[in-house]
Amino acid sequence: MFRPASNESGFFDRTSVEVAPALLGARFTRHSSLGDVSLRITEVEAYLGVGEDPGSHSFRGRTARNAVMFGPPLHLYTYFTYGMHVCANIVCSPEGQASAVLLRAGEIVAGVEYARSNRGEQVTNRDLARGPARLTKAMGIPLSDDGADLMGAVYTLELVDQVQDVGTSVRTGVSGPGGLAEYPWRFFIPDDPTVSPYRASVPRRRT
DNA sequence: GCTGCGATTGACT
DNA sequence: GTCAATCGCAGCT
Repeated sequence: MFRPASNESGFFDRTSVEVAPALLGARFTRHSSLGDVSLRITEVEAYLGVGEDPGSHSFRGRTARNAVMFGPPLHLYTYFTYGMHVCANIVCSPEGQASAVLLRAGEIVAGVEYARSNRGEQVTNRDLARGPARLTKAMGIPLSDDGADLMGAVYTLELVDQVQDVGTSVRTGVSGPGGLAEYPWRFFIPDDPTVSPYRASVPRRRT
């Protein structure tokens, strides 16, 4: 059952839309000095590359921020948003192409106490990593881990418990011209309580 | 150099 | 259901 992710088979050379559903059920672990934290992935979203996906950070080409997306697969891409939140992605596609899978939600299956110390003592197990920014906070993933190796000393990914029944829907929180919300690139485990509640993208009001 | 806004969350009505 | 917080990036002047 233990199957550490590697790219020997070229599995991660495929696009994020192909890889994303296969990551559901996988175990993603961060090894820290305070102990390991493991996540069972229950919800992801796929983002494609230059000129392919108007909702992707890489749509307009390579920049300092998204450089890691253009690098080799099986690396971590982190970014900072809304002035306060960190989100984490798994880079896919061969080097030079930019596609990534956003980790939207999961269930903390090891290191629950560590996760709770990051999120707050009142937070229920179900809510610890229910949402992309909650997930990174629970696991203690810092923005500075952008580009980290997912087969390395700090992060590991194990393709275990892969699910057969995959739910799909339009992506959350993505807005803009051209009907971005129509891309059905959100994948989740149906009826799993840790899947984040769907919120349609709402244009922000001015003050 | 300046400005608008985002792959969100938590607090509040 | 509504809304503020908060800051780096990208696009424009």
